[in-house]
Amino acid sequence: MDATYDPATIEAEAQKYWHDNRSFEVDEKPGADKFYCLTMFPYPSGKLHMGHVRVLTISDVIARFHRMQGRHVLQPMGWDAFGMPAENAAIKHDLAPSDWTYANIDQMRAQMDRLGFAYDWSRELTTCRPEYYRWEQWLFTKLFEKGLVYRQNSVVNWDPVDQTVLANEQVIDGRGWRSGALVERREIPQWFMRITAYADELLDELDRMDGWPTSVRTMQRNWIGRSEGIEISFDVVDHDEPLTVYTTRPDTLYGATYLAVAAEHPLAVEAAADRPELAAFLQECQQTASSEAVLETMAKKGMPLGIDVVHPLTGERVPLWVANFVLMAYGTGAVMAVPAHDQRDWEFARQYDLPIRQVIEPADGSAVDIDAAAWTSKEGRCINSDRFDGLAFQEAFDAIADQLEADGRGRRTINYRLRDWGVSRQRYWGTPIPIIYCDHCGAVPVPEEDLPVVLPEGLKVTGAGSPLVTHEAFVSVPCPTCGRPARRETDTFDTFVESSWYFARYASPDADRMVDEREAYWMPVDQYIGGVEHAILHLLYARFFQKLMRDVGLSTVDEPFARLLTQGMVLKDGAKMSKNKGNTVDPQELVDRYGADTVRLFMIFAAPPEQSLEWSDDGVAGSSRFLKRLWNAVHTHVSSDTPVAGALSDSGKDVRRKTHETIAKVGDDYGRRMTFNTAVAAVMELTNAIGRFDPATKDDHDARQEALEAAVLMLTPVVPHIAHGLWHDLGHAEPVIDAPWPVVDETALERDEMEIVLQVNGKLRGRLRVPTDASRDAIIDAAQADENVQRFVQDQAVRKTIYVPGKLVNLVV
RNA sequence: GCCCGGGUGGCGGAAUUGGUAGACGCUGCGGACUUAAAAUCCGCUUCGAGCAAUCGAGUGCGGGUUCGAGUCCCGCCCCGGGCACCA
Repeated sequence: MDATYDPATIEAEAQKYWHDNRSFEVDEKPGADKFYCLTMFPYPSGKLHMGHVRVLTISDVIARFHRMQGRHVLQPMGWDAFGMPAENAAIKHDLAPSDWTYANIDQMRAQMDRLGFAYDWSRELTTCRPEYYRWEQWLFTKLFEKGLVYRQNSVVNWDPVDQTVLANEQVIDGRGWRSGALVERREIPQWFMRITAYADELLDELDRMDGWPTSVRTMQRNWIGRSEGIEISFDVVDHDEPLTVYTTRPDTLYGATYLAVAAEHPLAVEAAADRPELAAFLQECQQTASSEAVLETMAKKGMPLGIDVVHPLTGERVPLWVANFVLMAYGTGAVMAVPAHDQRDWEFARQYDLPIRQVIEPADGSAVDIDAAAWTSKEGRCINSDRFDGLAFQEAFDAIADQLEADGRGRRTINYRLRDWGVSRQRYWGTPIPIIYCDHCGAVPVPEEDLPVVLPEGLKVTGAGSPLVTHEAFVSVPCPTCGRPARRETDTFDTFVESSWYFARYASPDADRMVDEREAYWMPVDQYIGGVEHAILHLLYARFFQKLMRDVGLSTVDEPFARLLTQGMVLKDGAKMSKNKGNTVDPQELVDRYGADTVRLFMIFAAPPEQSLEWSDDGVAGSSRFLKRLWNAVHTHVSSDTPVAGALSDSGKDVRRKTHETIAKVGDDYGRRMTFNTAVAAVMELTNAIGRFDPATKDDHDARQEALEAAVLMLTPVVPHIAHGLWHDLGHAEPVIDAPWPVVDETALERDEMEIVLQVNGKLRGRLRVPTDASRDAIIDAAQADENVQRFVQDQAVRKTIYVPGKLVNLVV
C-alpha cells in the first residue's frame, strides 16, 4: 500500500474494475429483494453543474447503501432531451437542436462516469429518440379513443412582434424577452389530457403515501383543491341565458352586491360593442401575461357593464362588472362578489364604491368592523339573510342549497382547482403530437402502424414560430381515414409528457411495447430523488401517467414512487448557483484537483439532503484532508507490527464501543433518517478515536482492524473509490461493493458508568458519574449531595423531584 | 396575492420522542516540527463577567404552555421554492 493518498490513481483503478466487471448491470433475479433507486433524469444543458452533482451523489449513496444491505439494486440513468434551451442554443450558435443535445449528453455522461456513479448504462434512455417517444404517441392515440384527450381553446402569451407564443419564462415585466413587445393574451386551440378525471384518486391516495414528505403531499392536496360548493344561476336582465357562478360560501349569498366576468366573456364583449371606453378596457385586459402569479399581484381593475343580474333569493337587481382578475379559462368565467366576507371583493368594492353588506356575524357575539376589512371566518351565523338569520355555516349552506335546488336555480357541486393538462406546445424541439387534420374527417389520430411520427431533425430555428409549420414534407400527408390530402398537427408535446413515464420504460428499455412484463418486476420505484421544485407539476403528471398506463392494461401499479426524497439547492453566497448570477463553481475543476471522492464527500457532509447547501471552497479542502487522514490511519495500521498476544485494554474496549455505537447510528442515519451528513460526522468521530488509539496487545490490534474495516464499509456509499482501495489494503480479496454491511455487537456497547445531568429549577448545576445499575434513590441522594446543587437549593424545600432514567435529575424548589 | 418550506456561534451545520444548545467540519488564534515556508500534528475558539471554581445571557421578533422549550401553541418579521409554457 502506498504511503500517500493519490485519488487519480485509485479512482481510475476502481472505475476500471466496475466497468470491466459490469458491476452495476442488473437483470430480473427471481426472489431477490429488488430495490429500484431513481434520480430525476437531467435535462442535457451542457456540462454538469453542482446541483446535478448533489442530487446524483445523494441517489448514488442510497443505491450503494442498499446494495450493501443485500438488496438487488437497479439505478438507471437517461436524458430528458427535448425542450426549449436546445432551441435557444440553436438560435444563438446557428446549429441544430439535436447536435447540441447529443453533444451535451456525451459530455455529461463522461462526467458522471468520472464521478463514479453506479449506473446500469445498458438501460440508458434519451427522450428525443423516436424509439422512446413513439410510445407516448401511441398512448396518446389510445387516450384519444377513450375520450381522455380533447382539443379546446386556451390562453397563451402572444408576442405580436415575433409572431410567436412565449413561455412564461420568456415574458419579463409583461414584455417579450427578445422583441421587448407588450405581451398579449391570445386564445388558440390546444390539446388537453383529462387529468381531472383522476382528481379524486390522485387526492385520496396522498393520504396513504407515507413514503413522501408531508409538505409535498400537502402541496399536491392544495393544488388539486377539492371543494364542496354550489353552482348558482343568476338571471340576466333582458337576456335568455342565465349567468352561472360557483361558490363555496352560499351562506354569504345575501351579501352578494355585484358579479364580475372575465374580459373575454360573451356578456362583456356584447356590452362593449357600442361603448368604446369599455372596448378599450377589454383590450387592456388582454395586454397581460397569463401566469397566475402575475394576475394575483397586479392592480385589480374593473368596469360596470351596464347589465344587471337578478339575485336568486331576493329578486333584487345586482350590477354586473368586468374585472381583470377573472379568467375565462377557470370555471365559468364569472364570479359572485361578497365584499363583506371576502378580502379581494372587499378591496374591489372599496375602490369602486360598491355596497358592502354584512350578512355574517361572529358566533360568540363579538363585534367586527366591516369598514376595516372583510370578515372571512366561517365561525359565524347569518344576519340580514331573511329567514336564514341565525344559522351557522353548515346549516346555512344546506338550507340555502336546498332552497336554490328546489327553485331550479342552484346545484350542489364538487369543484377542483386542478385543471386539465394542456400538452400542446407551439415549438419544434419536442415530440410531434400524432394527429392529422382532414377537412372531411376532422382530427384523426395517426394509426398505430404509422407510428412513430418522426420529428425531422436538423431544421433551422429562428425564434419566430416553429420551423415544422413551413416544412411541407412533414405537414402534408394523406388523411389516414379517407386518403384525401390532409395536414399534420405541428404542435409538439409539453416535455413533461416524456418525463411522466420514463421511470417505467427503464424496466424494459428495449421492449417493442410501451413497457413489457419486466415492468412488473421493477415497479414501483422504491426511492425517487429530485428537486423540490418538482413537488407539484412533474410528480403529479407522473402519478397521472402511471394510472393511465394501468388503465390501458400495461401495469398493475397505482403509484409510481413509493418513497420520495426532495433535495435542496446548491447555493453560493446565499443565492442559487446560476450562470445569470455568475456564482457557479465547475465540478470538473474540483474533480481534477481533489478527485471524485472529495467532491462527493463534501456534497454529502455539508448539509442534510433536504436542505439547501452553502458552497464552501474551504469545506472541500477539509473533506480532502479527512480522506488523507483515513488513508494514513489504514496505512499506519497495516504497516505496523502485530503486538504480542494479550487481552483488550480499557482504551481498546472504548474503541470497540465507539465502533459499534457508530455502526448503530450510521445504519439508522442512512436507512431510516436519510441524514447522510450526520452519518459521515459519526464516522469522522470514529476515525479520530482510531487515530488517538495506540494498540498495546494483539486484541487491541484486532480492535483497530475491526474499527478501520467498519469505517471503510460505512463510508463506501459516499466515497466508493478510496473504499475500494482501502478494503483491499485491509486484507480483503472480494470488492467492497459486495461486502456485507457491518453488524452491531451488543456486548461491545455495554458500559459500567453513566453520566447524569443535575438541574435545579430546570437549570444545569452539575453532572454526576454513577454506576449503570445505580438505583433511582441512590442517584437522587447523590444529586442532592452535590456541592453546586446545594448552593442553589440551600434551605429551600424541594417541592418536586424529576428523574429521567439515565439522563437527568431536576430538583424543583 | 395564494400554497409549501426555512431562520441556531465568525461560517456550514448537530441536538432523532419536550430533557446537557453548539457534535462533526471550516475559519481564526496560539504552539510543535522546519534555516524558512507549505504540509502535518497538538491546544483554544457562542457572547459577557471572573485568576479560577463558576455565574449571567443566548436558537429571527413578541407573547404563552411546562419542573424543563431550538423542539409544542398564538401573533408577527425576513429568506427560499412553486403557481399550470423553465426543467
